[in-house]
Amino acid sequence: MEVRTGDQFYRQGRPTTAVFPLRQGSAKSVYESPLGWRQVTGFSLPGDVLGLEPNEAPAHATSAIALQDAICCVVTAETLREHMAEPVFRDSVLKVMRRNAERERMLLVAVGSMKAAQRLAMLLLDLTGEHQRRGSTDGTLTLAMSRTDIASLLGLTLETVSRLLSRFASVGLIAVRQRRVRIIDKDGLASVYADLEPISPRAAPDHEIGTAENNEARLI
Amino acid sequence: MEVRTGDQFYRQGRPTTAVFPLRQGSAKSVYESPLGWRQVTGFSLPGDVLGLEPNEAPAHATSAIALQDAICCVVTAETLREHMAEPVFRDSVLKVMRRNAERERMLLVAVGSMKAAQRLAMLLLDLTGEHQRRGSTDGTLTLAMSRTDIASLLGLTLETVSRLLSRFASVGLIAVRQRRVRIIDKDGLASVYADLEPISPRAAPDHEIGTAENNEARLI
DNA sequence: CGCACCATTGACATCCTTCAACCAGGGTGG
DNA sequence: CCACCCTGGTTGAAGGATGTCAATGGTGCG
Repeated sequence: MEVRTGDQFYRQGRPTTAVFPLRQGSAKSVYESPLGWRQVTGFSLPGDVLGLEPNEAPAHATSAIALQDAICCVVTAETLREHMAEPVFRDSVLKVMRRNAERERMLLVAVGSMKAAQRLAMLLLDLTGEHQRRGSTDGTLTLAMSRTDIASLLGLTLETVSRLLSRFASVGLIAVRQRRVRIIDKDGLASVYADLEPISPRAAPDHEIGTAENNEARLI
Repeated sequence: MEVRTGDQFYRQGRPTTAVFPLRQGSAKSVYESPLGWRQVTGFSLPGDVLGLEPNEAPAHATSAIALQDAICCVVTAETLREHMAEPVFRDSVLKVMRRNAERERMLLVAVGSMKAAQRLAMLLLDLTGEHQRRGSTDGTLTLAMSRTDIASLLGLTLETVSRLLSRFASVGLIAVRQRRVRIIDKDGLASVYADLEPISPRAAPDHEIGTAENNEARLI
């Protein structure tokens, strides 16, 4: 099945008639609370399975929206149920679900008790991890999602995300240009994530900033 | 099975050998992230089932700790699995799991995009709801958890929680004394939750504060 | 009684949001 | 082809909400 940028794979609250293994493109999951608050709860890449609800939920807990033109399979609930009889298939499906649950739990902790820089570093590390797992070797990745989406996921504002990316860049951790990000210092990011070194704007002397600018011009 | 205050029903990461329907007392679920960040992810009351993991997880995703001396049943994974064959039982178990999942999702949105006052109002409303569901008619409830636990759940500090409770009290929404809370204006709390009326410290004239103090002395 | 522990309150620091202006790229129509 | 615009992104200044540090107070328990 083909889905255009911005279109929905499924809607929150609608009955789960099928799940959608993602082949190409990417998607975000959005949860809308009863009061109308909306929040991005995750991003999905090829290989993920959209709409896989735990607990055999009869309805989708979130909406899934394509961030790019995407291609996915469609596995009806019925055939899914049939295949769940096969142990191998069953195990891999459960594994995906658990992974998602784990991710959401980490997100909760991140949003609940980490600072903005840590959260963003975490996201970048997670994304590069997924990227590498999909076979890419270089440290360059293209964010499919907007700053607004990132901000929503992390419980921040888009301005904060933007500023933080700039700051990471100015300190030489990454290079940013639009939605292209190159990871320069993964360990550095990791220590920001672990809050080992607070990233202060004035941490980098002027000449350092110059270096970072060179990086940016050169690398992206 | 009896569990003393502070003792654990089960530990995060340990294999799920059983689930624990809670009969008496209360408990908190605590998640510890790989980096050592710890966060309360929920409170449980009699009637809840502790340790019920979705996705047939082989290990507990959180630790459960008794907030008071508690009594619970012990249902081994095996007997649970057997009973899951019965449709009625099965449905009610799945319902509990979905309810938990829904709660956690609302928490994520709350922590990610609502202000402190809203989050706390939400918690209070949730707790009174659960309280009433268990048959109590009056608006008085006793919090089994410390301010620190509440703060952790809501992604705040204990000081903020304390201040906010005082503020709610000074505005006449509730009466607080230690861990006893009396809900005075449920609708008011609801509108705080919905962010309809920002609770400013100076919103209440002096005589109002006097009234609130009377309430406190009288009601708790 | 005195010791922990939890809770409250104040003063201050800081992080983040808010408001606002500006900028860049990508598409569209003239 | 270029001017235009429109969305998304960046950046600055200011203020507010929350965190932090610290002192005080209350409660229950040994």
